[in-house]
Amino acid sequence: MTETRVPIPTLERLAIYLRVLLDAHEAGIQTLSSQEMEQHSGISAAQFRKDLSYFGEFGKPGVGYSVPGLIQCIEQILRLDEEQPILLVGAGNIGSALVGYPNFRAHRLRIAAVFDNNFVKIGRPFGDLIIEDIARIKEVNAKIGARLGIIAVPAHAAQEVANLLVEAGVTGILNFAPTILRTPPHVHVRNVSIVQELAVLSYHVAEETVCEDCRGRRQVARSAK
Amino acid sequence: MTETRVPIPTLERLAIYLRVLLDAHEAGIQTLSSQEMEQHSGISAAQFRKDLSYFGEFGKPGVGYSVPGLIQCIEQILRLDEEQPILLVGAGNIGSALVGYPNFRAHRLRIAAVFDNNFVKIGRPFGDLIIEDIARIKEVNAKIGARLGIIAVPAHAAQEVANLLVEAGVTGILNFAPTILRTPPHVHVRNVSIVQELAVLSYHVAEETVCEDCRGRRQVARSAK
DNA sequence: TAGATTGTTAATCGATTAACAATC
DNA sequence: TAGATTGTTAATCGATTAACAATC
Repeated sequence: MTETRVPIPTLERLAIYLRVLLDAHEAGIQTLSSQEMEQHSGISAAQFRKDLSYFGEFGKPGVGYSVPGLIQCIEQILRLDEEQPILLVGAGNIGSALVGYPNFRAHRLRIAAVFDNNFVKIGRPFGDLIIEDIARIKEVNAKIGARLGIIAVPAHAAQEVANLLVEAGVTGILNFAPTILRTPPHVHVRNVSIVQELAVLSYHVAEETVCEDCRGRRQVARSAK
Repeated sequence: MTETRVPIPTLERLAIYLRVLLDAHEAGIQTLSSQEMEQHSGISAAQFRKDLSYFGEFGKPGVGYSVPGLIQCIEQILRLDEEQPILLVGAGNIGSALVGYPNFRAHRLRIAAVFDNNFVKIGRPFGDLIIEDIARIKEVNAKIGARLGIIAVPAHAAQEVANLLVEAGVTGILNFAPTILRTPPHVHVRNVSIVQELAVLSYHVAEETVCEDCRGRRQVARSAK
């Protein structure tokens, strides 16, 4: 147990750094300082260096970081250096958006199979996949070996789907259903809740309307258009 | 400035509490203790009480919280007590999933207009709306008066869309595009990044594979299926 | 009244920020 | 060498947890 636990916020930022680096790489930039990363990512230079320090030393004092070098390192850390197959459960609206999502490829994320329980949908094409019977998920994943799963089904079905995913060998679940999932301790769950996000914004937007000392700033912003 | 700033995590949890309360209400439950909230939400009883304490006193010692009463209070806090119109920009896959999203109604969130810049799409139906020209966004929102906007366009167009939303009077933006948006200080932005979520899971899933002291737990979990 | 549960205060924990010696 | 920028340590900040007096 010599390893210090890496904070979750650090991992989240790692994905942001990677995006900035990929953009920089595309633009032909060879080297980036933590200062420049701050400008492009909005995350402080100190935070950036601190985050990287959990994993090793990647920069040269006086110079900065090699863009291609750091890309490779972060990809390795996040295991995005080789293709990650993903099981998608739910061939509805959200599932549809996900199979068509163009940003996956650049990160070697690939939806390798889609499942649903609706016999009308099973067998139909979905993106470049065929919708499979959720009952066959364990069998199918025996071949694929995916560790990641996405739940894009209605809330009332989400827990059962989670159980099936875990049984099929998945240990990381991205959950779009508005429910708290109960999973064994070795399974990691992350929830995406659009309503929650909008609720937080809704609070702030209302605050803004009321809050006295914001008025000055709002004026500035209005005239700044 | 007598108000203590409410932590963002508290606001995020408020939306979770609300969901649990709505479920409880549906089940005909009249009263809930912080203990019971812990069981249903996975958030500690102490955290729940602390979170509420930022906004006032809502419970009865020895009894707990009135379910309908607390629903109303949290809805008021998050401004979900009256309909919140939302502008959606981007009539692609993600936009399509959003206009069809069934969970909005229960929280009085309503997508009031959809915009795109693709002249092939403009004028076509989209859910029960008609896709409008992004160039007309300010004009359209003069009638609607939405403060919330959703960006569901490719990364390269996101910043321009953000500018237009702000110009149209939006002060809260939910951004699905993988870019950091630059906005005036009175505008609140929240980012939804599927790739980021999957990257964090990918890291943990790989950890699990390597990590020595996890083995015991994995065995347990395997046999627990 | 006795038992239960709240709201709040103080203690703990963890993450962010700032500063600086080491180094290219 | 001098200037720039790293990696890391210590200080600060903020959020979570635990405990308990107040109260139904």
